[in-house]
Amino acid sequence: MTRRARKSDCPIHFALTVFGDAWTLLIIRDLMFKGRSSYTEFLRAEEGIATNVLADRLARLEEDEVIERVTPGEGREAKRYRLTPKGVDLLPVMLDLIDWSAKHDPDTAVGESFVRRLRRDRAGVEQEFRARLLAAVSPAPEKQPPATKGTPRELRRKTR
Amino acid sequence: MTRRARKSDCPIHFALTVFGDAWTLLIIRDLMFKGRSSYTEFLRAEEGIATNVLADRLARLEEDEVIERVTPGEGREAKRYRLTPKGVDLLPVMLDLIDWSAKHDPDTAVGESFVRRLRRDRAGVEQEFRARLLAAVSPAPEKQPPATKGTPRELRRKTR
DNA sequence: GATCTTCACTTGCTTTTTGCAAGTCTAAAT
DNA sequence: ATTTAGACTTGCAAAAAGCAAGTGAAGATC
Repeated sequence: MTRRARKSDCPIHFALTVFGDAWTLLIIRDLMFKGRSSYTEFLRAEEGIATNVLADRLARLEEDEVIERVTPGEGREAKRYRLTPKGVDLLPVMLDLIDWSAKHDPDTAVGESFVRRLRRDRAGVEQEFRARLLAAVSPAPEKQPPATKGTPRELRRKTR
Repeated sequence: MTRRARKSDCPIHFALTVFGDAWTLLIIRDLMFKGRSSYTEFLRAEEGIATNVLADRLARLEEDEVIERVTPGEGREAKRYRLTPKGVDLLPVMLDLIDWSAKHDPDTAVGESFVRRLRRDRAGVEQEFRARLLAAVSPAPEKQPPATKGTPRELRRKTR
């Protein structure tokens, strides 16, 4: 359907115009759980996305404001992407997908203990990830955001 | 990536091999929320899936045991599909997608009140849908107009 | 009982999107 | 000055999607 065309006002359909393909959610996964955040790191993922497709998906995700480019410090390092709050809001979806696959795919590699914790204390797991992810989002460089409470300092790391 | 190829043991990737495309989740949506369950009903959905793609997705979903064909009663009616328990287990994902789109897409048509209830009493909403969907999983279908049954009108109403 | 519909697909062909290899461009390291 | 690394782009073949038309079987209609 020229995949990105909006054809109805259905929320499911809207979501699919943003990430209804085989690759987009893998990039989000990498950003969310795998600590990958640069072009070459995404390329290194096991599934082997093609370079042109990766460039295309990154551009779309940025356009859709699910991810954003981190303006690199003056020291020469790789360009990095990060999730926006809109991107972080996909966390529940991702956790549900993990839960679903853990239940229905015998070959899925998710630790027993993680799945158990996810099912027992979903809100807690979600909150933990969310805190970590949001800590990395747009730390407005001039002002100090007051939300420091309960956030371990290790969250400061923006690279790897 | 020849979309269905399994390239890693990642749960997100597994989920994408099942429904990582622009159409599959729309079929699941139709079954889950719209009361559509036959080939022509799926075709009538606003997004306008192509006939060959629909046939292909139905076959895959059946193969993946997300949906199943309802053996038709002796009376001549249209063939119907229904969600398997594995398919019903996608309900949390779907609700999260609705929530996400309601939050981030101004044009998404989900009723205010439904979204509010979804956020306030997620477990209740989920349980309600799950019960309805699972009730439809086993029993032989009576002759019944399927489109009328059990779609909360909130899902149809537009917000804004 | 021959024709008309409806339903659920298939087939064939065009267009779009992927997949893959190679190349470009920039900046820093050697 | 030459390599190297990162982030892409380009070109082309292959796969998938889109579209129109056709098929076959069952039931309804004339």
